[in-house]
Amino acid sequence: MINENQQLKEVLSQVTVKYNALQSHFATMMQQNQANEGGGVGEDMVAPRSFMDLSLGALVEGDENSQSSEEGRRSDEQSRSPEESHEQANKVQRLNSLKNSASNNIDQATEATIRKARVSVRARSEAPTIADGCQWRKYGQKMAKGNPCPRAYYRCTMATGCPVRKQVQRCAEDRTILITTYEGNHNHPLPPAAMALASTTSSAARMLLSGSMPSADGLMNSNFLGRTFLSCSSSMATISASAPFPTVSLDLTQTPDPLQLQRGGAPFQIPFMNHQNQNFTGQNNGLGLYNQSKFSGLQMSQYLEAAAGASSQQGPSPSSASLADTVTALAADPKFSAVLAAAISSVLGGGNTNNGNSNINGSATTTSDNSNGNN
DNA sequence: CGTTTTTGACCGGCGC
DNA sequence: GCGCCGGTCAAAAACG
Repeated sequence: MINENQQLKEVLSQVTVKYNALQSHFATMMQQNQANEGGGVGEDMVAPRSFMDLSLGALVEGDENSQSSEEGRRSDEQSRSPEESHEQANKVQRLNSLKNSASNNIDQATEATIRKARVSVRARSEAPTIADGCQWRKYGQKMAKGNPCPRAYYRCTMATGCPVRKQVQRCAEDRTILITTYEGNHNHPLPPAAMALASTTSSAARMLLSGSMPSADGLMNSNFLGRTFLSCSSSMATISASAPFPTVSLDLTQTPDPLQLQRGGAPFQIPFMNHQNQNFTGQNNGLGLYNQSKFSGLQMSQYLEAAAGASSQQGPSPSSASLADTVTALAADPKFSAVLAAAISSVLGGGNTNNGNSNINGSATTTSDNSNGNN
């Protein structure tokens, strides 16, 4: 696990470094293009599927450069076998070529959206909050309308001026479920335990927000990435794109269906109704939303299955074919699944040691169940 | 004694 | 303008 984790980190740092280099290079080229021609930006360089961003841990906004350069300084090649590193280098290259086709302003718009986006995590926990690896200071508590349980407001205190906040509230229907909503990006490095959840939620936000774009490309991105993520995390994800902030909801309380996981058809749900803007309040996140979500999710999965088949046989563009290959390879890699699953479950299940007794409900959402569901 | 939590006050947005 | 509501502030209390 440690080795795999280390390798993933190294791949990530490579991707980040190359991505930054390519982005600056791309920006320079765009400027030159505009200077030369005045208008007429080459359409071939603008690919809608560039909404996707695979950079994990993007919640660490300000430290991306320093961290990656620091990691990049270590020569990681000797720690891997040649084939392995070659294979990973290929993946990285694919990701980079994919990323390189990005339109800068679209990417920035997505970034801005994601920066404002909220990520809501539903998890069963007896503890007052889930242990996510960060230090939080409570600064308020209010009774939310329609929910007998109070909502608590926390601020990240790992660094002065860190803008990240979270709201914690128990679900009105099932008080063993803790709904934690994160908002903002950390301005400091995160400890590994926090990175696991932060990168997971960040990636989920990116994937789902990408998928929320009203284009077939966006939906297909959600398909590939959603499969990877969801089948690994044993979770269900919903997105609320309504104003003012889109909210991504990760449900870590459900038992995954092994058949669904094998088929790659993890439930991917996009509720299209508009009443979920405050879905972290709990009362809106109840059964009504779920029934609705499952209905749309059913339709969604059918469409996505068709889209997956179409792209693997006759991909509309080379980049989408390589994306499919890359993500399929990642999803099929049990090591990747295990690492991601363990990261999530260790955070949510293993972090309750501070109050002595961890989860006592023994329901299907604890660490072991999540891990088993993915192996 | 420094840090964190509690809790009522305050503020801004929104609908009427 | 008024009331409601979600979110934040800050003084007091609690904690270690």
